[in-house]
Amino acid sequence: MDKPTLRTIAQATGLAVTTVSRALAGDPRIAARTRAAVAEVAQRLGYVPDRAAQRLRTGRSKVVALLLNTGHEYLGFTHELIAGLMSALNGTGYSVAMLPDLIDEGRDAAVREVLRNRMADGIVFSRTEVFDARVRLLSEHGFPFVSHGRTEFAIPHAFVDYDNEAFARAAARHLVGRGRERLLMIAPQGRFTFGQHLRYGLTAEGRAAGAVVEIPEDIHLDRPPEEIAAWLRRRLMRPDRPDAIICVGEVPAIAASAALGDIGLQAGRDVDLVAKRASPVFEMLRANVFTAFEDLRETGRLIGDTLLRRIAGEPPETLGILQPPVIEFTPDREAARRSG
Amino acid sequence: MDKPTLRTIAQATGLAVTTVSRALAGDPRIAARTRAAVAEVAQRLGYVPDRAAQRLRTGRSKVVALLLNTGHEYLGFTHELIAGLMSALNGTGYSVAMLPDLIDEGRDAAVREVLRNRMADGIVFSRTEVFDARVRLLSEHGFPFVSHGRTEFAIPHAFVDYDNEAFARAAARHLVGRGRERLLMIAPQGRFTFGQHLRYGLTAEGRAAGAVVEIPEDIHLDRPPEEIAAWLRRRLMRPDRPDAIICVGEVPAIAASAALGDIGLQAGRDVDLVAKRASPVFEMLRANVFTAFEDLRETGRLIGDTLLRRIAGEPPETLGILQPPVIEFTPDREAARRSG
DNA sequence: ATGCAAGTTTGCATCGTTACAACTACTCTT
DNA sequence: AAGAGTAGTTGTAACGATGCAAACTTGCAT
Repeated sequence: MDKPTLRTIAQATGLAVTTVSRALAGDPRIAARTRAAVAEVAQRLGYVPDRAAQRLRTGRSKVVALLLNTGHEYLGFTHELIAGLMSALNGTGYSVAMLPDLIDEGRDAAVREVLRNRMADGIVFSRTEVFDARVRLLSEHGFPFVSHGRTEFAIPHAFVDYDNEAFARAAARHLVGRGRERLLMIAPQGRFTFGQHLRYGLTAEGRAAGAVVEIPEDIHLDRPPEEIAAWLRRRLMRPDRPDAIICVGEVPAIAASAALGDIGLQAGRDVDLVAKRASPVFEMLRANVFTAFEDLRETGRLIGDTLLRRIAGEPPETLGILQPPVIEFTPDREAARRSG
Repeated sequence: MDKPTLRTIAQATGLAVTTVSRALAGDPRIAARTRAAVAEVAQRLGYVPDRAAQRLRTGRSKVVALLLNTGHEYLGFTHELIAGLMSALNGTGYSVAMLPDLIDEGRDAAVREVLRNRMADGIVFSRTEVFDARVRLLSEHGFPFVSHGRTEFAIPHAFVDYDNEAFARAAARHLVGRGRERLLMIAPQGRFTFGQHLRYGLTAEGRAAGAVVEIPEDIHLDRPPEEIAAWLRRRLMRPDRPDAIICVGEVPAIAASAALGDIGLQAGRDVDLVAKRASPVFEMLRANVFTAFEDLRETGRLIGDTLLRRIAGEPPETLGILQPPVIEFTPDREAARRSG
């Protein structure tokens, strides 16, 4: 009733351990008849190769490491990404291990650990920075990884990214088209590349259309929603108040919506709200927000596929995916009711 | 520039590999001076033990498997639980690996896989069922695990659970105390133990206080929020409509709030809303909902601690934790404003 | 028969670690 | 002074898989 090993099968079939190993690997040097016989016995005994032994011998762990933000995260961003990643890895024998991404201190610690003890064959991480230390380190070592988000390094590397610049441009066009002139964005921190893309896109497109664009440095997506709401209340009471708010994230959008209500302004009338959404929560809210959907499960899948190809040896030059944004801003229930 | 191994250190110190191994493990049979010397050299060379080799030799993987629901999940439930789990494991050398929890087909598949190839030393899972196949299987094998949620098996096993019955009772008392008489709960599916506890708690306490309690079987937390809202709209238009809705989850609470608004009813006046909350999102909503906070990060931490003790050999009998609920129902911003 | 290649199969070493039994050097006992 | 005891260290053999070189088969031409 012990776990069967190659030796068990070797004894059962009268073959050598090496032969069994090769047979199971489908090595063409082993006669087809032998391979079939071995496969049959292995199947019957319920043989499963020992991962630890394979890993020790080959140096490959069949594990993919995912760096996980340890801070608070309010809507189901992570879950969707992980689910997508797992579905891409499903059936490949790879599993996902999680390591903490200590975002505010030595962000490359987890990466260094993986490089040191080879606990994974590849790495995935989000919230990529413009000159991300992890990207630099991993690229230098030629270690397979996929960043969720681009960098501005000259060296190409594998990435999967949502076209945030296009999203921001579309939002600007949408709002200016509705007659808005003072655009405010609650954006990611500027250290993150996608924060830069969003800033650039909104600023360029907005100004070209003659609008004023405002993007606070200090009030960003990682601030607690209460603080965002409080800041917005103050900001909206000044005479030069924005007439449109773009929120890159669902919770800040809810905060913005609350702030508007608090000071007696109406979304859709006094101020337009635009948000990126990853869950169907907005469909339940009567917040009068225009949203564009970002499919993070699909992103996770693409990341998984890309990483597998990178691990298989494809060069990083050819492994960059820029997901086009859905440029249609769907009004939520309230907006739909109001305008139709 | 090769990775240092025990052999490297042995050569550097002139000791035998075995001695070095023992020294690093802090074995008292090795002289304190030798231990210090070895530690110093290991440190200097940047030695890190090879996990695969340790695992092959000892049979322990230093990995904890987490079964992750692959379905949709709308608010940050998973992220908080994982973050808590990781913080408990932090510094112990254990890492977390994720396996898919295929909730609607062969739920024990992932467990069987772990039992077969010993890819983890312990398992964690949520959404525990009354007679959970995974609990049965793992208990039979004496394999360390912690279930998030209890079962009704006679065999004791390690678990961490939130006292949902107490939550439901408190909610019933709170609502009846406010004069409500017809309580409706949007609950988890009855197959899950916590669904049973919630049903029982609300029914017992509500009926004892003379209220009518209604808990639909078919409209539960895993239904898409739109469907919950649609069902509630229909239900609320019937003459025997509930005057209080208890939502065990944030998204259903938002759906309920939307449904009320759709048909012109006001939360807090016509119908009271109560919800369990795990994120601060409600503080931003003007939904007039009374909430009780469930700290899932803490739950994750407790699960991690418990699992480590179970792996260390503590018997399951002594490893059950029932988290007391926060029985204070905080009104959200709107409710607070309204009531003074 | 002999040689030789192609087609199969085998033994050995190895990955890095730890368990086990054995060995050395030294002190203590009687 | 011989034997027992102890503290400290060592060598060898695993764990289960795989890479490599060598060794068997065959068949077939010489």
